[in-house]
Amino acid sequence: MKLSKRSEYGIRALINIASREGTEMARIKDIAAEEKISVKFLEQILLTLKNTGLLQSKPGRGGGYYLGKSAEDISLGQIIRILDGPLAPIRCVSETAYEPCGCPDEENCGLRLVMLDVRNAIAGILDNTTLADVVRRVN
Amino acid sequence: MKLSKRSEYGIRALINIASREGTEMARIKDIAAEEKISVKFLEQILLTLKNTGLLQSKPGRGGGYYLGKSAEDISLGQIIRILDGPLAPIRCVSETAYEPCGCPDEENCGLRLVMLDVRNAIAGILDNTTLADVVRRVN
DNA sequence: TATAAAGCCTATAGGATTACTAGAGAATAA
DNA sequence: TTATTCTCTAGTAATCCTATAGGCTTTATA
Repeated sequence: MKLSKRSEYGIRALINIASREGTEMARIKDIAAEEKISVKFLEQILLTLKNTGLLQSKPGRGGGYYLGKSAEDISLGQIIRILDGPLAPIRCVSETAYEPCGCPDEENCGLRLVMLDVRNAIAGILDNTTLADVVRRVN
Repeated sequence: MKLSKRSEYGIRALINIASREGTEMARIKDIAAEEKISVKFLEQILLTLKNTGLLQSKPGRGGGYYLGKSAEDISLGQIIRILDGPLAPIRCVSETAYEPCGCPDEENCGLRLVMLDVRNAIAGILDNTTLADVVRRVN
């Protein structure tokens, strides 16, 4: 049930960027230094986030990253799905990436029923917590 | 946030064994066939479960596996912790395997606060769902 | 007591994934 | 034109996952 470093770093970086909104652009190397993340690794993560619309960027002097949409509209669920894949512990209970697990009767599979509850609990939190919520909660 | 095959198979096998309680012992090869799991892989999993007390066994003709304690007293949380490690998405919110994550102020780390909620939601379900619950729910 | 049936235990191997590293390229501002 | 910043692709070492292999021990029974 682990969160990968990719996702952890991605979320930390986005929180970092969100908390500067309105003031300055965030440079990779500054974020990396503040959050203690390898510059090159963070580069990839931010690029992925940019290519999926969560971030926008401007190259060159004075450039950097900024949010691609309002912090109110970016949920942790979105971020993790982009960086790590589905939230569901097993595919047969995934909303966004369902796949049959092969049990004879999926409707009455005990494991599936429990994992469906788990998925819903996880998604209930992560899809309803935005970057804005997190930034507010900390300050 | 994925459940490994080890844990998935382990839980399926335990449900299988629990639902025979009182009648017969469960043989590895029968469980493997019914649940479509590699015999050798299942062997390892059941052995681990036996060495941690969740299962007991009897070798030789007429032997097999049976529960080491009541199905009421085996939670899915226990099983997953044995086979996969901690339920928490990140170590700094684990009850059973805490480790500092290195942020300057853990109490006010946004990521940590959210992941603590997630961990509690997952553990709340998995630690309070027993094998007996699962077997009941399906029948 | 020999034999077959079951579990016990350790080693290992291939593939996938994770977490990075490297380096060249393109856009932008001063 | 130069320094700065992001862009993009490839590679790599280590670890983890999912098995597979094979010999050993225990037990029941013919």
